[in-house]
Order: sequence, then structure tokens, then C-alpha cells
Amino acid sequence: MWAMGIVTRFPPSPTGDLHIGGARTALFNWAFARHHEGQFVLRFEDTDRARSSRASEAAMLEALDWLGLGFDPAPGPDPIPRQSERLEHYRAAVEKLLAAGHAYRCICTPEEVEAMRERARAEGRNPAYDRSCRNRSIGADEPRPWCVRLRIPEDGQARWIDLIAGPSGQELAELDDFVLARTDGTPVYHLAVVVDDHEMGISHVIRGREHMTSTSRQLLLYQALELEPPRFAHVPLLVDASGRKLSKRQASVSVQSYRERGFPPEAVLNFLARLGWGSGDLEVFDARELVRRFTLEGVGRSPAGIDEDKLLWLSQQYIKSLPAETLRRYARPFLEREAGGPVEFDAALVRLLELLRERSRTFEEMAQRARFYLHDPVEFEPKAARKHLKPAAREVLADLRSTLAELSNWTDAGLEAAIHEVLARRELPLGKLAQPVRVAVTGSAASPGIFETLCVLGSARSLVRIDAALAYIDAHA
RNA sequence: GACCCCAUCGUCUAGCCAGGCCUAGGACACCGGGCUUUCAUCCCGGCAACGCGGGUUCGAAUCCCGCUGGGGUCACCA
Repeated sequence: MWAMGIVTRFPPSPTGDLHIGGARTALFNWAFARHHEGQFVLRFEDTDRARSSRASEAAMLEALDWLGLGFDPAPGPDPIPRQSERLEHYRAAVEKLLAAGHAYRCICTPEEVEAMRERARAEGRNPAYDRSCRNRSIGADEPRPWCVRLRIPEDGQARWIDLIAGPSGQELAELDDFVLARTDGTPVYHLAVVVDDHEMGISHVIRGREHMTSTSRQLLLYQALELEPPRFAHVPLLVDASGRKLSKRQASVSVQSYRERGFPPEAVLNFLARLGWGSGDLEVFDARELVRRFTLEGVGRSPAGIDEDKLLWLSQQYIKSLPAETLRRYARPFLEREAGGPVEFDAALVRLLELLRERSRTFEEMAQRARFYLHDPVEFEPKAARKHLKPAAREVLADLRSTLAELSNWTDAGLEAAIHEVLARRELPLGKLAQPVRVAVTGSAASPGIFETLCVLGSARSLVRIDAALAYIDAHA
């Protein structure tokens, strides 16, 4: 099939942050559309007025943008249609169904319907609306409040070839005459989706597996409306550690939360794509490569869980190889948060970032490791100080201090020469000096190479810190 | 409960549709070793899976049936 016809969509309910599962669905829709050089459009399903908000819409767009999922404007007046603003369209569809006899008015109250379901359950049947109003021919002039239901054929089945799940379907007898329009005239999900997908020219509906059973009902609606249905593809669920559907309530499942923890968007995108989709042994790939390779055949059929260790690993792969400029841009907010104010990317900080990118899995970690550079004075980690700032180290440290005070070229090579000079004088291995100095200048027993670290910190700050370490040793002797 | 779906290392997966190339491959994690001034990177090695039972076949992870386990859906929510 050709490119021109492919249009996919991502229709979030703007009721919070973009959920990681939603992000993956969006990603698949996006990748599929881009792979076929088609269109990827958005729409807000905000018919639940109480829970929807503009703030959430903004959050959704921001998350999508952060991931790099660009979208195309939908056909029609609004680039991103809102269901709440398309009520006339749904109403027209309901009128059409009513006129054609595919739908009927129902005056049963929610309480009555609930009682029917109870009764059915009690009798061991499936809970369903008992179709009391199906043949009552209730007109628009009916004084009692009425809703509109779809008249589902007595028998037959709804079938479709799911592009991921394969041949799928359901017996019509299993379905009940579901509501299309509420008593207040507003449409219910199934109707709105069908009308929208059709009017937006959607060719492929790629959505979560939890919508699988909705598909039968929607297919019936397409039929009643005499519209050609799109192709469907149901993506397996994202599950938690116990195998259940990932709930929105669980911590750390919004895209925003990953962003805040300092994962590069490239890593999150890569990670998400690997959840349920694969292309041979390929593990690390960028958006371009994903688009090039993405097919629905490559999407698995079983649910996947989130392995945070793998995300961390992937994240580090990206942090290690990001272009320097991108690295700075991504790191900035984290460094500034750590510094408590604006940071300037001078030569030393730029160098430090290069040293840190090899040992940081997230930007949050990177900022923590940069703390010794961002703050004065440095705080000695108790454990590290206890182990390395001992009286035994005092003399070498003092020796180094005076040697460094004289050092004219504060460079990696100059520092290395100076340190080896002291080592030779004292007949000590490098480790005996490197660790105490490391703790002295970074406060920690772990840091980038000691020459580089001193070089980045600079002469003045380094000497002050060595003095402080000397004082610490004296105070704790 | 009804309907539908899923099932390969702890995790993500390759292989399954077109049975033999699979004593099941890769990645993460884990364990061991190398490199090394610390941490990390990097390199080498190791542990570890076809849920169970029947078929079909010369031969099954791959095909069929059953079972077990897990999940999804059953609204005037989306």
C-alpha cells in the first residue's frame, strides 16, 4: 500500500501527564507513519470535561516534543481537534443513525439498566442491557429523558484482520446495545472515535491492547454509518513487575518523570521502541534508524515490562556519545539545579563534562559528580575522609601542596610531572598520593583521573582544598 | 463468571508464519578475569530459557489438541 494513504493518530485524554505506555503507542504510530511517509496527527479526547485540562494538553505536547515526535496538522480547521469542540459532528452522526433505524432512543434510567445487569448476573447470564426500548419506537418528542443506543444485529460477528494480533473478532451476541449519545446529548467514546477517525482520514488505528474489544463495537458503527473502517493494530500492553497493566497511578511512569531524572530523550525513545518491537539484534538506534526499520510485523504479541537497568545502560550509551553541544544543552538544567544558579560553560566546565560523560548514567548523576566543581568549599564524604585523610598521608600531601604552589604550568602534563616528582622523592606508588588528593579536592574517593581533576579545578581552588584537607587531618589526628 | 488474548534466560528479545542451519543467538542485570591512581569506560570469560502433557513427523522452540499459569475487556469513562 502506498505512502499517500497512510495516516495514523495519537488521541490522548488530556487528564494528566503523558504516560509512558501512551508515549510508546504514540511512538509506534509516529514511526509507522514516518516509515510510510504518511501523516501522524493528534487529537484531544476531552469529552470528560471534569478531568480534562488545558494544562494537561500542554504537558502532552511538551512530552511529545521532548521525545522528538513531530506531528502533522489534522485536516479541517483545527490542527489538533478537540472532541469537546466537535459535538455537532457527533450529533449529526447520531441523527443519521436514528434516521436509518440503526439506533434508537432509550428511556431506561441508569438505575434500571444497572438492575437489568444485576438480574442477568444473578441468573448466570452476562450482564447486559435487556433491549427494552429497542422496539418501542420512541420519538424525539418523548418528554422523558432519553439516550441513544445502537441497534446491534441479533447475530453474526464482527471480524477484522489485526495487523499485530492477527485475525480477530467477536460474536455480536456478546455485545449489548451500547449507548451512543448520553441523555444530555453528548457522544460517548465509541461514536466520537469513529466519527473523528473517519473525518480525520485515519487509515491505521494503532492503539493499546485494552482497546481490542472496543474494536468490534466500532466496526459495527462504521457499518451502520456506511463508512469504510481503517485497519487496526493492537499493541501489547506495558506491564508492571507483577504482570499487570501499568497503571497511571504508579510512580515514575510519566514521560515527564524520566525527563526530570535526567535521561536523554534519545535514550527514552530508543528504550520505548525496544519494548515490544525489535529488529534482529539491534539494540541501540536513533529515530532515523527506527523509522527506516519500523514495521508492524516487528511488533511482538506479548506484554512487556520496564527494565530500568536497561534504560540506565542505554542512557549512558547516549550520554557517552552525544555531540558536545547537545550534551551541554541537556546537562545545563541539572547543573544549574545543583549549583543553585546559572552556570557558565567555560573551558574548564566543558572539559569536566567530557570527563563525566563516561561515568554518568543520567544527567542527574552527572550533576552530582560535578558538585565538587560547582560548590565551594568542598565537603569531605565522611567515609572517604576517614580512609584517605589520615596522618600517614599528611606529609606527602604537604609536600605536594608546596610543589604545586610552585607549579608554573597547571596542565595535565605539568601536574603529572609534579606529582611524580613528589612520589619519587617519597618513594611512594601513585595510589598513596592520588587518593588523598582526590578526597581533598573532590570530597570523594571517586572522580575522573586525578591530573585532569586538578587541572579542571584550577590552581587556586585546588591549593585551598589541599590546605583544608591538611587542616582536617590535623583536627582528626 | 463470560468473551478474547498471551506464554523462549531474572528482564527486553532473535528464532516460530515457509519444521532440520538451535547441544536455542543478542542485549541488560549478575558473577569472574584483564586494563587501571579511584570511579567509570573498555576487553575477555561465565551463569541462565523453549510452562506442562499429548500428538503429527525420520526430525518440533517452530505445526495440531488439551492443560496450567498470566493478562485484557465486559459503563449514559476514555
